[in-house]
Amino acid sequence: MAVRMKDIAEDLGVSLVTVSKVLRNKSDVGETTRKRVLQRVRELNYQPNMLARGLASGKSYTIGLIVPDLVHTFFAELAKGVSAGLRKESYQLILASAEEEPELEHQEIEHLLARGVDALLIASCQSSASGFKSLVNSKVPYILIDRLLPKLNAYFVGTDDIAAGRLATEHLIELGRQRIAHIGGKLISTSVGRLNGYKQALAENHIPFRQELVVIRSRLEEAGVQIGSNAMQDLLKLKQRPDAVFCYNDLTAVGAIRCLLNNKLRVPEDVAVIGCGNLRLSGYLEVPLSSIYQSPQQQGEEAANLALSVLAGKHERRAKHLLVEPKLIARDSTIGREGQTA
Amino acid sequence: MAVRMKDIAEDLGVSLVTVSKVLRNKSDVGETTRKRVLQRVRELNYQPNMLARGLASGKSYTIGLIVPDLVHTFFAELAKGVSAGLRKESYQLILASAEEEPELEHQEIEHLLARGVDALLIASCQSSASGFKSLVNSKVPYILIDRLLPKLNAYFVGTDDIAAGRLATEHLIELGRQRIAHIGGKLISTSVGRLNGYKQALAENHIPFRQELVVIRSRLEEAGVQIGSNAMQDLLKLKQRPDAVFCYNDLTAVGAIRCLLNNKLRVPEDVAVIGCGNLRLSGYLEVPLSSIYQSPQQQGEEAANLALSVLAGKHERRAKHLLVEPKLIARDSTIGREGQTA
DNA sequence: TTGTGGTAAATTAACGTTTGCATATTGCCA
DNA sequence: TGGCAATATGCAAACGTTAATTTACCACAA
Repeated sequence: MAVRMKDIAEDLGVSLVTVSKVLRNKSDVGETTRKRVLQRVRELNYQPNMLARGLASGKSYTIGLIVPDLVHTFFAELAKGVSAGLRKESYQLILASAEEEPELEHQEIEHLLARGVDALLIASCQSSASGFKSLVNSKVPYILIDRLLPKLNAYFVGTDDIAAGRLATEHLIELGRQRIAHIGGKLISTSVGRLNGYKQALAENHIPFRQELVVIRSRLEEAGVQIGSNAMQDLLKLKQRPDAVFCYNDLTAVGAIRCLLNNKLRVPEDVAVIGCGNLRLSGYLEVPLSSIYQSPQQQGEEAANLALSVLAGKHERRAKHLLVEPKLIARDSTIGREGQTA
Repeated sequence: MAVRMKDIAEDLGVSLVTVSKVLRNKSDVGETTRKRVLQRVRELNYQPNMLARGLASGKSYTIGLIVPDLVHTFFAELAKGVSAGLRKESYQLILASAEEEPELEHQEIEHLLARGVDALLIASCQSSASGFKSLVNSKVPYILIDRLLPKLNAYFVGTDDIAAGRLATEHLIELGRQRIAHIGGKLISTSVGRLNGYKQALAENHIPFRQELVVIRSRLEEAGVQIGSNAMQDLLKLKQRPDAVFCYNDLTAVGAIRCLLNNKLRVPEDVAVIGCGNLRLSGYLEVPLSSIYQSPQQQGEEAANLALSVLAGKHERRAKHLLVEPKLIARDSTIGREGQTA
């Protein structure tokens, strides 16, 4: 049906191999033949059959990406960045969503390997490295994204979560807050990092760390608003309530703010709130939300570039971990209406 | 490197073809051989090489999806739905983003065809059907999503945009509004549909259509907030200002509300505002936003199912157009604080 | 005995590329 | 004139599957 190298070869009276060589820019083809071939290729709008090419060459010009859930804009933007990064080198993206289920993630890894991806990018929802066994054996290079698995000596691209935690907490400290709470997540590296950043910032500013000001919850990605609200409610039960909260993500922060307002507390006058992730609408909320921006799209592009350079055999030159610096976005929920711009 | 059918065949002393037949559930294999093969397949965790399978069979068990931009949560959720729909039949998803550029979309179509996708789902950013030439010639089945191209007699899955426009407008009418404005988009079918729904609702309720109350802008997807705000500003210059606005999408509505509040107008008392798309945070905005929910994830699944059933040769049984019914989500921005429920 | 039919398996040829090696064809120098 | 690079081209085998055809075997009826 589609036009093949063979057709072009026959049209031109040359061998199929010659056509193949022209298309792959091999040097041992005469200038005139090369031009004739390219001419005909253009005329027929020939596109090489990637399945055949992949089978013969062992390279599929395909990269797999597994994300926990596309509904989180972070991962959607990440995927966009990856796609953009790959396009420059005419690689293509096979996308799989693990729906936050480790078992599904494991299956998708197998499927993508069977599909012959040249490299695999994974924002893993696993907490252990057990699901990675066949991946490690396969010798297919892989890069972890956003979430680090400590047991795995893998390439990694992600936010500097410790910096994110520090940035948020220092911001609150600079505003004069002293009883700073944290609503955080469980297990995964991003939660741990942000919590550690929070602790570091407190320590450096000689503010005692108080266990009771830290509330750890799970499922903050899916049901953040509801859980954030509940967690805030718990914090308000303390004898002495916090005067600021650093929330694991923006959804959690939205829930926290809603809870505070329901309790007739003012944000930020009574309690300042900062989130993380900087959702697209965070600036237009009931109380415009301060947040930490993680440049997800840039992360995606960096991951794609890293993968491509590993494939090109340049991996020694690149560091195994690539941390993207988070940025503070201050809005009403911490600095109040005066400081606002747009 | 990876284990092949040949290895299994040699291990067991049977022919490679027998193994192949077992794996594809062909009937002409003895019960005992079948069991031995399956046993060994499990032991070695064999995964068929999909490139080879695709080359030999002409089917790649792969579906392409092209979206205009993953940053719009609509398309991200759509992609999630497609992915879920395909997983059930162990098809995989090759995702491409056209970045709202028709030329890029055209290239991606070519690439995906070269990749041997069995079917193609496209939420097109083209306004004409010219970029579809090679797709149509290729005989690869394709399904348009969300945006219909009138010239193309194609399968289509999308929102019933006329219904969406009616739903929004009727809601405003029921609330007693009489001067209902519309901030709409250009060219693409969704804009046209929503505008027509708006007109229909007005007509059926004997409210005269006034050209000056309709403002058409482009780029509402990318820069919706800014443009929505400007458009609203224009509407406020009318001698008699509108008492309600139906906006093309939620971003536009956010911009419109911001503009109204800046002008010391109350929402919804002075002007009621409704959007379309129901973003995840729309309920937590400055003024919780009424919107039309389009079930993007369901649309994705429907599209995947349609594609699979076309591939299975059941296309005669299915209608070519599958419209998903939009749902009204009423919040403060139209019904005010009284009607609110979290 | 022969033929007929059915089941279970193997043989062979594709699919459209790439890859390593072999073969022509040139130009140049001795 | 022969020989030897260097350049240009072609041949044949691979890659791991599927698909079409063939063979082998056995049971059973005529």
